[in-house]
Amino acid sequence: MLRINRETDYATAILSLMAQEPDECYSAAWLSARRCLPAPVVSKILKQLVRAQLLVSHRGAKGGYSLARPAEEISIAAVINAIEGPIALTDCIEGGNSACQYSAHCAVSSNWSRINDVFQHALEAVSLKDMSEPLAAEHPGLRALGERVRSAVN
Amino acid sequence: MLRINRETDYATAILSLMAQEPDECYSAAWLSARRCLPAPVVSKILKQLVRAQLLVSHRGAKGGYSLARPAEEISIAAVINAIEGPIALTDCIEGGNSACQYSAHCAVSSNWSRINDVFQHALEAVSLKDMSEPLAAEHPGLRALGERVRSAVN
DNA sequence: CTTAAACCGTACCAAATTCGTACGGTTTCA
DNA sequence: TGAAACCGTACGAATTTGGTACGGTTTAAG
Ligand code: FES
Ligand code: FES
Repeated sequence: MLRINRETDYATAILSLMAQEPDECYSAAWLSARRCLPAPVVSKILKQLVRAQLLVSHRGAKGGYSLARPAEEISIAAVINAIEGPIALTDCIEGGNSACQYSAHCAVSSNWSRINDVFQHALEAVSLKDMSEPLAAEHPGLRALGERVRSAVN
Repeated sequence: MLRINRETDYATAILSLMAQEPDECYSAAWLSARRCLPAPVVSKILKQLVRAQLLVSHRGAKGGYSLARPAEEISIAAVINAIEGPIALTDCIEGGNSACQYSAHCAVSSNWSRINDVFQHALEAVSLKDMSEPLAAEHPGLRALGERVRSAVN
């Protein structure tokens, strides 16, 4: 299915909400209520984002979380990294130099690795700000996409 | 981690081997030995690929599997589809019109959906042939991907 | 016509991962 | 001093993944 995990999806949803008023300080409880997500889950996610330095936390009463940087400077790739670790389509990519036991018989890993790189760069190019802006439904760039891919190949 | 599952990786490895002599008929046992993969697993994968009409099977003694189409006409997207079902980065994308319960409060799902489409098209642009050629020169379908994701989202 | 090589299909199991919960602690403001 | 908020670890149920088992069917060769 090639999917990101659910917490990552939640994380982007929460962050995109925070991006609308970037200087506000949001409590976990408020975010949870606003997004209709279970409070403990929201807390857990927020803590992970703090550890990854995408958010800063303010302790004590009237505390909460706020963005560590402007929304334009937080990429979706960074969010994925924070929640689920480095982007690695295959086991062998993650292994790094400790090559997989089959690498001697495997012609494809370098090609997967390349696809992986492209995905990574693509996700780095999408910021939280892009993500939080509620799309213009008829977007001209998207319509021509199919053809552009096709013609790029031959 | 954003990963494809292991069987899909195996599948591409097996298929790329078959693509080198496309008209040959390969037995599951031979492929398993050649790739150093457990035989039952290879069988299981091959059967899934037959069901998805990427391979044809020949029963009986001297039977085996061969590519249903030229390697140029089998995309990596098709392989992923065969093994793990449709490409769907998030739950909500898979759900289709039966929208997720949070969709009313969720600003990001349409943006994920758009990224999903771009990935899908990109993977459709990479053929088994590309994949089986070790260290293919810059693949044009991939090169421009980053830009495309970017322009699809804003 | 018999045998063996090969595919077919279902069902099962163990291990890993995911998703979410629980709970006791710490910091800060009012 | 107390309430509001964050902090951290640890746990557990449910699902998914990766792989096995086994009995059946088809076909070529001898
Ligand atoms: S399976 Fe590890 S290198 Fe391809
Ligand atoms: S979480 Fe379902 S629409 Fe975003």
